[in-house]
Amino acid sequence: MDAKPSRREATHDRIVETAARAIRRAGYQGVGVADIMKEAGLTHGGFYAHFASRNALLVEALERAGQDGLANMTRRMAERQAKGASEFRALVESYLSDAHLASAEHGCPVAALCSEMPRQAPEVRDASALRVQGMVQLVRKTLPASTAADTAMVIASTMVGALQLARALGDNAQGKALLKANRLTLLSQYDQPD
Amino acid sequence: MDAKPSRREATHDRIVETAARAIRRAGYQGVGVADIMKEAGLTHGGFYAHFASRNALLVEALERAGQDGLANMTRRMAERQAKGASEFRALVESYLSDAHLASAEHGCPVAALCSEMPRQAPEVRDASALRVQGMVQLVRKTLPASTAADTAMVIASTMVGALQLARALGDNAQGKALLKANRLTLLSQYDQPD
DNA sequence: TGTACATCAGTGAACGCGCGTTCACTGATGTAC
DNA sequence: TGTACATCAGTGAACGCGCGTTCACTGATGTAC
Repeated sequence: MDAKPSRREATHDRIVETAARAIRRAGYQGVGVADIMKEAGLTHGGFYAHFASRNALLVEALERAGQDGLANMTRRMAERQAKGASEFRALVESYLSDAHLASAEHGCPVAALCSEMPRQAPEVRDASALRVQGMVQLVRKTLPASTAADTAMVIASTMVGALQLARALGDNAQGKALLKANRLTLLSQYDQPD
Repeated sequence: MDAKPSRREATHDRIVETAARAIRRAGYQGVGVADIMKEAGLTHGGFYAHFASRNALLVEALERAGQDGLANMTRRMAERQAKGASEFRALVESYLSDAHLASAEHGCPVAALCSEMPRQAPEVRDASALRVQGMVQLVRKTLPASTAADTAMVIASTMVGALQLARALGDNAQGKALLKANRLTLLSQYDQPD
């Protein structure tokens, strides 16, 4: 978009990108201003020249995490669609993949942060609710236009729940088995072979 | 069980009960030693006469939260079964109820804590994984014995995901609509009218 | 039943530490002439 | 093209505060005689 980002804009961008990874790795509450600034190669004193508050950063970081997670998901889906998978199959296999289980830091922020969302300050809550809606819409886009609106909500719930439960069980045989069960069941229920 | 709990045992129990509510309300990370002790009517200095560490309390609190959540769920299910609902229908309608949406503090600890679980110390992670398994088994018990093992995992994923997404959307029309969509879909797919 | 004493649950001050936030300052960038 | 100066991004010390944990002490409980 913007041709030449100023030094200030480039720094701001780097902080947000760092925070977008950090919140998915450590949670909203696991991330501090000083941590983020240090990881971005800066001292913490300069933070408030870029953001009004820690919560303002969380809002920007969540939006960025949503963009990043969606971009990674789209890329993995494209690989599967190139091999002949339907868009829906590509989504389910990508979202419920062992790779996504292992790499929360680059994955879906809803799965990484869901149970913390209701406890945030209003501005962060609102941004979080938008991410949830985005997730439902992402699912909806992969379903036939005739599908009931409820179906996308149920599939989104299942995918987010499955990824979280699998991560809680661990990146091991148990977690992978739960993931696989969800993958196979969703595909057998909703993927029309055409 | 125990006829006469000592004063010490009664206090220990009160702290654990307080913490079991607090972790579901505020999350693992939203709860401090001093908070809990104060809420239990004590000063924080006495904490380490009861627990080796904050994490040791979290482990006990999670187990207690599991017992409490299950007891509340069982009570609500019994009311519905008394009106003729199947055990599975009673579970789905109770777990995905507007009441459960609004009262995380007395509800399922898995839904309240799921995305924080992978980030805890090993002892807390292990206790958390046990709660997830308990959730799957709770679902499994309500299904016909012939049902595939995978099915309980998928239904558990859907229920936990749905409750969390609904809470992230808010205790409002949006959250309730998502909850209802999941309730109706799960019942139409898995509740055999017998 | 009543006193003397040991036990022990709970108190409250203190520890080192890291948090979010503020601010006077530095030193590099970029414009004016 | 070269110097003088204004702008401004980033530094680092400091603020008040709350965290998890420790510990010397208090005062109530309960046992011994």
